[in-house]
Amino acid sequence: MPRSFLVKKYFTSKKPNYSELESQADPFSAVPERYPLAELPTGENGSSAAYYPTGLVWNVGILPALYAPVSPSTPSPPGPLDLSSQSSSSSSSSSEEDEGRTSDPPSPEPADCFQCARCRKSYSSPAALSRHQLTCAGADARASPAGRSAFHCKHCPKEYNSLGALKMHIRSHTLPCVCTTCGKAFSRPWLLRGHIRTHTGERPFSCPHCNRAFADRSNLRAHLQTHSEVKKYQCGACSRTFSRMSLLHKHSLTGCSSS
DNA sequence: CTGGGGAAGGGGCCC
DNA sequence: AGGGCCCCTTCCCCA
Repeated sequence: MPRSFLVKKYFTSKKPNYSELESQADPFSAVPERYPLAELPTGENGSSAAYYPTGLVWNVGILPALYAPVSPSTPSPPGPLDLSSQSSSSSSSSSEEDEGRTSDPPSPEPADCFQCARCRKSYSSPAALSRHQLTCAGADARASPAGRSAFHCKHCPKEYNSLGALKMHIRSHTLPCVCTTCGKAFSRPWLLRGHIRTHTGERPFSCPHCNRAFADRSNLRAHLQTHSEVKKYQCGACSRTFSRMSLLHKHSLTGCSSS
């Protein structure tokens, strides 16, 4: 029986187990297996109106077939899709709940004509393309003359193609943003701000359907799926749909008798 | 056991 | 270059 989402304890007694978090702070110890992203179809459907289409679900079972030919450099079909292309093209997520503040491209028509030679992503301006190319490893990894990333993290084995990307990553080691209330440290200021909401109880993101409020936009987005009759993530084996990919994942591992 | 919420991590893009 | 924000994803916990 689904838990009612109408009842909410806004100031629950539940406390974050930070000691536990600290214990799993090693960013390299747990690299969970990635699952096929329930991603929007690329291309024509960039409209934000398609965010919660009642008839549209993400049948991850067909994703390998859909995406496999795209990149010859991605041999394992169910492997992680290119998150960069995902983010740049995922205007899907722009939505009824985000108050128009998303970074959706203004037009569903792909007017971008500046294409990255490495990964084939398109951009609307040369500047945008240049910025992308700073970090793009692309299919052939031409970022450095040796064909490898040029900037290595001294704290871990990760490599980056730009100093900026490396600096960004290093913040995850140095954790310069510290909560003055509890002392927990974060890599980004906005992560800290989100954390501070756990202290203040601020919930700026409200569900238009049930008035439930969330401190995190992504959590609201996940919540909105619960209002949808047809969930976003579909099991390729039994066609059952789920509101979260993690639930689909769980279902695939344990619950689906068809797989 | 399952669905859902809370919290957090991290890469990418825009300004 | 750096900050801010976006999005996706994951893990944990609870009902």
